[in-house]
Order: sequence, then structure tokens, then C-alpha cells
Amino acid sequence: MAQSNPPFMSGVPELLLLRLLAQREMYGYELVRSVRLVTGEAISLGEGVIYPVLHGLEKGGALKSRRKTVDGRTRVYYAVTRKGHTRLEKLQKEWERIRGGVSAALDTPHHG
Amino acid sequence: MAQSNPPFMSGVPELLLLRLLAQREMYGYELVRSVRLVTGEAISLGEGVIYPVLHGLEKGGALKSRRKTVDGRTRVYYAVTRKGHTRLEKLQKEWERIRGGVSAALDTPHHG
DNA sequence: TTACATACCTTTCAGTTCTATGTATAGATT
DNA sequence: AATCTATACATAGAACTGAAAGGTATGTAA
Repeated sequence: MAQSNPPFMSGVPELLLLRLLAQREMYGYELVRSVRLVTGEAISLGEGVIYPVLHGLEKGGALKSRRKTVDGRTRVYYAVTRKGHTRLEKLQKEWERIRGGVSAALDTPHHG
Repeated sequence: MAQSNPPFMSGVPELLLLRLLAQREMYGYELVRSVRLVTGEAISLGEGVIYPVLHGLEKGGALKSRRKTVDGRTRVYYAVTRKGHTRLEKLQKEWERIRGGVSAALDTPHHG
């Protein structure tokens, strides 16, 4: 069946990519591996997820890209703009709000 | 504009409703207020969100309902079935996985 | 009779992730 | 030479699902 919309993932790819790129510029394929790494293998994003998000963020002015050829291969490096930093902060606050709300609900002891 | 797909909310309504109903049976309108309460006002779900989720869960066998008239008003009370408990546990684990992954990523210190 | 809170429900919209698929090159293996 | 694997970018289509808006109806209070 291939469950196409797993729960709790909306907004997560965007947040993770912005966060990683806020540390240093990276290219798409590198981000695929990096997401797995920094999330402790908990979250894995395919290229089909990563690239559309990168393109969308660049279109929206949150990222800027530059091409670079390394070992005969062309890579597209992405970096966060000022606008992207603002977007990242906003997303982080939003994540914290939802996370806190869900935690509060789950921490309520239930008899069962 | 009314941002129709806010980030980080996918799966959250279902998780919260199952969790609340695991404590005691409740009716739709009551759940609307209860969600706000237990999340410390962080999360608010409208009736247009609640009812479809309840119907979907009942259809899937996770909830069972019974009608009850109180003060001349008919209420539909929902309770979690065994299947619903299984579903809740699964969702909780899933939430914990994503939450952990994102936390790990965000906790990584970044130079900026 | 007006207004409001309660109580239920459906329709429509729109945004997002995911899988699957496709192209192309470099390097290693056979 | 041929094949395989990893790298690197990209798009298309499907499925899911939360939100807003609208609709019906009743009890209570002003």
C-alpha cells in the first residue's frame, strides 16, 4: 500500500533542512545522508522529498544556491539566507509549541 | 489566506483524541474543549477537524459510540476499543520516534 | 424574538509528503 | 568491454489530512 503520509512528518523536512543548512552549506545528496545522521537514524528522507523542498525554499528566498564541480560531478550547494534564518526561527517556535502541547497531553496519567 | 496546512500537525488530532478517550468516554463538543485544556492552550482543534476523525476512527474499529440524551440534548459518546488501544500505542511510539529525531537535530549546536 | 452556547455533521479546499521513476556520470569490479 | 554501484539531480502522481466555512437544531437567558 505504501502509506504515503506517515503521521507527524508535516513540516519536518523543511525544518530539518533549514537547520542543517544553517550550520554550513550542503548539497542535496549530502543532505539525504546528513538527515539520517543527525536524527540518529530516526528519520530518513529520500531524494524525492529533499529536492522539491529545496526548490521551494529557494523559490521563496529562504535559500540560495551555487553550482560547484567536484571530482567531475556537478553539485548544487544550498545556503540559508537572512530570510531563511527568520523562517527557521519561526518553524522552531512552532515545533516547540506543538511538541509542548502533545507532551502535556501524553504526560497526563491515565488509568488503564 | 488562512494557512490550511500548518506544520507539525499531521497525525496529532488522531493521537490526542485517542489519548483523551483512553481515559474516559467523551462526546465531540467536549473533546474540542478538552484538547485545548490538556495541551495548555497550545493546540486547538475545531469541530470540523474533530468529527471527521471520530467517524474515521469508529469506521476503522478503534472507537465505539453510544447515544445519550442529557438535558434534552443528544450526545454521541465515544470510547476506545481494544483495537483503538493498539492504535494509540503505535501512534505514541511513532510520535516518540519523530520527536526524538527532531530533538536530536535541533539540539546539535550550530555556529551562528 | 433575539442572541448565544451547545451539539452534531458535511463539503470544499489546499498543502505536503511519499513512492516511483528517470537521467547521467565516476569509479570499481568482473 | 561490460557491468554494477554510488553519486547527483530531478519530476510526476497519488494519497492523506487538517482547516475553514457552512448547515441544522435545541435549550436558556435577555
